[in-house]
Amino acid sequence: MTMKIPKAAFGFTEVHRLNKGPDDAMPEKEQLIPASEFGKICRIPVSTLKYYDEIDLFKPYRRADNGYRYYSPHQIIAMSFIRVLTELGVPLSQISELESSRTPSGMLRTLHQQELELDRKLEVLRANYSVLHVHQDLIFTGMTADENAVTVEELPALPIRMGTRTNFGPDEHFYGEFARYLTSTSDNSLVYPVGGYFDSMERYLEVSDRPSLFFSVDPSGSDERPAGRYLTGYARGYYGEPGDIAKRLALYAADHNLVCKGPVYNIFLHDEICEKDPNHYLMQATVQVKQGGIS
Amino acid sequence: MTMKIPKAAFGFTEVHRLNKGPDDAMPEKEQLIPASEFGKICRIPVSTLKYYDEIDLFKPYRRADNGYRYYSPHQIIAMSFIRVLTELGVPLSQISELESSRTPSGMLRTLHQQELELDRKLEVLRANYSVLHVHQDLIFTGMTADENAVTVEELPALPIRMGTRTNFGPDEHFYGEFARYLTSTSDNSLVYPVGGYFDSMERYLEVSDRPSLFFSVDPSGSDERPAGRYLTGYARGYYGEPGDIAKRLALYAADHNLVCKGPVYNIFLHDEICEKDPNHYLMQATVQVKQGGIS
DNA sequence: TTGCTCCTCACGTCACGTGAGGTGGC
DNA sequence: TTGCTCCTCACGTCACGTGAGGTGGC
Repeated sequence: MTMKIPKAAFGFTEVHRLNKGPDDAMPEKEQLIPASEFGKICRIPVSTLKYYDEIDLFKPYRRADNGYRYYSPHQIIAMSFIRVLTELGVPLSQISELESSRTPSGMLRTLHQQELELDRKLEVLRANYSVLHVHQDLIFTGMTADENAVTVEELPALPIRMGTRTNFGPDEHFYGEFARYLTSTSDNSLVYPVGGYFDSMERYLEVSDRPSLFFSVDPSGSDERPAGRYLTGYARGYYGEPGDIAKRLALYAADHNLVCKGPVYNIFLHDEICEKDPNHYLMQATVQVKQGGIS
Repeated sequence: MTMKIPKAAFGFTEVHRLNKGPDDAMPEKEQLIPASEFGKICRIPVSTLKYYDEIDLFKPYRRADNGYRYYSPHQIIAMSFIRVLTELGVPLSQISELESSRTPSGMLRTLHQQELELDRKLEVLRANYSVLHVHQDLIFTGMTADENAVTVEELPALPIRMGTRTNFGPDEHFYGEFARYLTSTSDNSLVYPVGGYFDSMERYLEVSDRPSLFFSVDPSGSDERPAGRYLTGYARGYYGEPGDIAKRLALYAADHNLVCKGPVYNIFLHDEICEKDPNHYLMQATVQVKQGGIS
């Protein structure tokens, strides 16, 4: 019974005390771990061990007569380490390269690099997670709203990120500037739900399908819809089709002796993500109000 | 110029206002976004769009004469949403199933499920990250240690997780119990660096290759190597081969009128992860000491 | 002899990426 | 006519998983 000496790969395969005795003696029995047992110890399926063997990442000893795979105890920690790296998303090709940095200082450098890499990945995950959260919030707001009523409510500040001002051509449709906004936002930022910003209630009444600018409902945004008393209304329709909501808001304001001040914020609470019919998206328009003089 | 109406898939493909006018009129031109432009807006490679089309996950309109792909503005947010989900690791097959929960309340439930799922994933990442960190700490400790000297140092508490007591057979080798320890630790916990615990200095002197129990250097562990004054020594060798370190520690204690109290902790600072030669692993032995009576 | 374990191909899968070779629009 | 864009196969890749069919050890 002899062992084929595997090619060095990740280095974790040195021949350790295999040829201690004379005559290429068999290694001590306790030191041989069959693949299946090794897999149990390291919690790795045997198919994975075979694959790592095949691509020369992590090689076992092979018995010459039947090709059985055996691992050494000093491969247990190494295998567990590889598993940690793969679960962290490090590609196997990079793990192979660790071989060359297999000294204390080299490994310390490599681990530090990986930490930085992981910090970036975690940041991306957190950002994506945040997008889901914003969607949840908007959907929930839409579900609990009384969409037929125009109301006056105290709203908390809503962080947003504002885009540059739009520049609609004479015949241009809503979505042209919308697409421009989406492409212009900083390179690898995620797409939060987008809303329309109108300079004033007057402007909203006039061109309610052409916002002065677009904004994202981005919780890390540096702008905000400030806290305050807001006139709030809802409408159902497709993007850029707010229907008569502007008029309804204006009517309500007039009836209740309210003066609209500042911009109108237009947010789609239910869009294609949770609504099958594009003509039935739920929009929320908000504009800050104060009590008017006695008329 | 007519459009083939795509099969419903994720629902984001309803025919919206395509057949508004008489005679199957062409949709308004501004509403058609060629695949390449759509890809830029959503930051998705065209190859991915084609793939999603192929597997019926997200289908564009197709021009009947040349098969060109066109997307509608109301697919932008949906595509971005899909991208968020895929980046969070949700398989495309699950994303397809979202179709059925495409109502406000259904989507709210689904998003909540995904959040829980993500919390689990982030927890796994954090745990793996933590393993890397422990390795870094140990490697660094080994690099900055004066490995030839025996010293007395004030050490902070080190959190660990202790295993059950070992039960070595008469002729049993170190690694048998070591493997048993690794397989017995709770099912899906990760493998932190493992150390050996000896009940007392006397026992360590006697059987320094057979710890009373094994422990992991697990920062979330509920046990600890308590803070205190420790006699500390180092040795190079393979697992279960601490060499003469026990004697050197005992000698130093006798020379300096120190009394060892409590257990000996044996930790491998440099193992197969950062050291190519298995006979050269760096081990650290620590045992708490107090000043002896005047002899 | 009977299970049980191990082996080697070979092929499948998941989510795309990458040409090769050909057509269409200004 | 000349680029440029779009198309459709077909095949590659990454990290394995899954049998099919055969051998080996107690």
